[in-house]
Amino acid sequence: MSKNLTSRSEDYSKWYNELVVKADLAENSAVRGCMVIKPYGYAIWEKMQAELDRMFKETGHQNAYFPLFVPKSLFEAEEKNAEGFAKECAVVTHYRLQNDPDNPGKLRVDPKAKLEEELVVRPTSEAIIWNTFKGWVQSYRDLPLLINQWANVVRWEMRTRLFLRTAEFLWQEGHTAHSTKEEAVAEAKQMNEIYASFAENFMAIPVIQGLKTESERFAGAEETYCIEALMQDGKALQAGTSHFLGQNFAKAFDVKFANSDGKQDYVWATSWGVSTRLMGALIMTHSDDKGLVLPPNLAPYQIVIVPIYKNDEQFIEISNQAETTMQSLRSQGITVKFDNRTTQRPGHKFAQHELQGVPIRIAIGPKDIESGTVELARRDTLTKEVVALDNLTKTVKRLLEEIQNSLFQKALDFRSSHITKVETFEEFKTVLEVKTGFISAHWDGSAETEDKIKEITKATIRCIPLDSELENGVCVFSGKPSKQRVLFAKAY
RNA sequence: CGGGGUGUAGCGUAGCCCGGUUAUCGCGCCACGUUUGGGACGUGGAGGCCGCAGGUUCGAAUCCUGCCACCCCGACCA
Repeated sequence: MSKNLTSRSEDYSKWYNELVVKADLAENSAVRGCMVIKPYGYAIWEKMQAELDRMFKETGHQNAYFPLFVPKSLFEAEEKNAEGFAKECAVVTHYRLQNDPDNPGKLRVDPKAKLEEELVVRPTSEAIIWNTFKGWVQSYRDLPLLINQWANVVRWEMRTRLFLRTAEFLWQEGHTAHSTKEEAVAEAKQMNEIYASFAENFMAIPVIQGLKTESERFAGAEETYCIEALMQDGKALQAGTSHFLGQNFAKAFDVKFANSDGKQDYVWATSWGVSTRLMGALIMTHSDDKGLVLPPNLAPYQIVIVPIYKNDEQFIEISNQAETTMQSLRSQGITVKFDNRTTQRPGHKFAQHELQGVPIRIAIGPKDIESGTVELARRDTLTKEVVALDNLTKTVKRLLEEIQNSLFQKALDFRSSHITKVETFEEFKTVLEVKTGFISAHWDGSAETEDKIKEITKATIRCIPLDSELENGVCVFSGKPSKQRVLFAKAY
């Protein structure tokens, strides 16, 4: 039996399988559609967490934590939200096991331990958080309330896929309450911009900021902002979302405040989140056939030093050199690992670090000790050069920046060449099949047209780009008038 | 839930149609030796309720029945 991390597209499955399994990031666990994040993969997630957390706090947000379980009565309070998630909820119905009289040594659910009210395992936390917010808000002086939580959520999807759609995933979810609509909308936009900046500057993944159409919108939201990225196989990936929730949740959970005129009003809300799906985006944006390629900002260690030696004496000498080099690099804020395992040969280490995407490898051997040099190898370009020890730190620092920029530029070039303007539906279908990527086309604004295009081509409207210019045209499908182009693509 | 497929060592597999010694091979693992500037080589070794239960048979990985799990295609989807 194969435990492959397969997909609908064979080409992709091969590529993904290689990367994820061999890259030592994760493997399928015995639990349906869940993933084990191995230490190396988790270290990447921690880097992402740290940077996002910093950005959230700089914009006035605070972390808190809310329960995993949501009583069904709370869950169903906001109808649209409940309806949107109802089909993918794990539900706790009992609280005790007992010895199974028919099956010695086995346990069964104690039928007497049925819960009065079922508990929904959170697929998202709006319900429990808004129920709590009710007690936190009385006056406009209590606003805005800017809360973020780092948590796991469960969505019982029919089909799961490692990183992109696991049954349980880690994420952060921000939930905010504001006294005015304008402020809430501004918050939703701001968080989307933070996501875009994080994706581009930190992860080196170019993204398009846009608005979702009504049918792609979050259940319970008035407006959904998103960042959309393009993967190397030409499919789009929603990498993050930020929702303006209007007063829907405030009304559902009765969260009112007294404004400065002493009048009661419902608060305005936002919610926003990014998840371990971003790690999927990272893999699918930068990796190559040799494994992961990590941008220096995200690498658990930016440099690995590999010693090359023939005997103990050489090993000691090279280790001393490596320690010195490591200290001087570390003093400049560069993260370094000295791979001094004596159980693996150099070639094996080279291959393994390439698989793990370490941005720069430094090899030190007897020849280098003699000439006062080291060998520098870049993961992204797979090029090598011999560098003098004297200005190593400076060279490495510059190189790390260069790698970070060059990864972004490469991904940006790929995306730019994969946004195609089309005017006819024939063109639309051809581009989708032959070239793939985003298609920029006019759309009449109706859900009906959107549905039909999806049915025929499997492409969906990824977003209405925020920066798109108004331009008169006719819908690529219906021929009805349209005022601006939207982006279509096949998506994960 | 509908359609198709697969379960043999940590992983990947041969054997199954046509039942018959001690279940095949590769990777990985362990020991020793030689090696070490791109995933080393040699020799030796460990590791299996052949998915589970029942049946047919002198004899079942192989045939039959039931069950379970997983994978792929569809509805769903951050």
